[in-house]
Amino acid sequence: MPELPEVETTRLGLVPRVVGRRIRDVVVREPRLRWPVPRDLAGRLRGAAVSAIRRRGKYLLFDVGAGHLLVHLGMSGNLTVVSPDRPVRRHDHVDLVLDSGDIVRLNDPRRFGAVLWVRDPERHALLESLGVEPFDGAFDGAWLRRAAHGRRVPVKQFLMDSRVVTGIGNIYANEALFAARIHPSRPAGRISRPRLDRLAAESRAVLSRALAKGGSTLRDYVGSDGAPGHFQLEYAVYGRAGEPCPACGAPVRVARQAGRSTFYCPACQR
DNA sequence: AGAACCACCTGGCAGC
DNA sequence: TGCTGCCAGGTGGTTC
Repeated sequence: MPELPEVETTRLGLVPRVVGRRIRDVVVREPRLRWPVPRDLAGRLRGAAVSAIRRRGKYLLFDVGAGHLLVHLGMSGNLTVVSPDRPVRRHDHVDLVLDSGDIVRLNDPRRFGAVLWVRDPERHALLESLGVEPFDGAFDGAWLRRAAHGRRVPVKQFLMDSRVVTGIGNIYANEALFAARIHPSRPAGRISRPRLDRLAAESRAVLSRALAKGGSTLRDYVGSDGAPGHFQLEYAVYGRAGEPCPACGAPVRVARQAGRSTFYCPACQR
């Protein structure tokens, strides 16, 4: 589930119940995530207050005392606030027990997620090379033009490159390229400036719509039953191979790029 | 330097 | 029903 809108929805759901609280304890049931959960994590966090929860790309940063707790949800992770009587389920790997009694619980079947301690986010390897945020004003056609200059990589892979712009995953890359009418395998450096302007705008628009949907299910998303209960955006092309293009009716095509499925309309996207 | 692959892991589903 | 193979929302690391 977690693309940028889901991560931001998670953040918004956590803030009111977590910011300002102290961490009473940390329970690590399974430390083998993408990287091992630091052994001294509980020692660092116990007793500390969470002063803010921020997001950079798809990384969540809990500001706590002398450093930050970094959480990434990988492909299958979710972070919910649950009450202490909630039974532990399969893949409930990490709990933050708050002084309110609430528990912030990470469930992640595939274990591609991460829970790390970060002293200085500005100089952390996972964060320092990240590109612009899609909702930042700096993300526009000029930014894409600079980053794409001379590059022959297919624009879809370019758009998913977190060093260029953070948080655009496979679904939204497909949707943004469709909305901008750009063929996913076109070399990034060979797209005109006006089309890059449109690509930036459409990328932002697609993410905004998804975020608006996520926001409307916020209560469910971090609710007491923990059911993610999303309510998905209608995708124009993603997952719709063979179905008619919503713009022209031609069958949506699926191809493989860098090991990922790419959905596009061969008639509309050039 | 840039691009193409691989790796990590579990669960769900189609097909037999 | 149960098995096998394939696919899945991410991204760092290795190889060419």
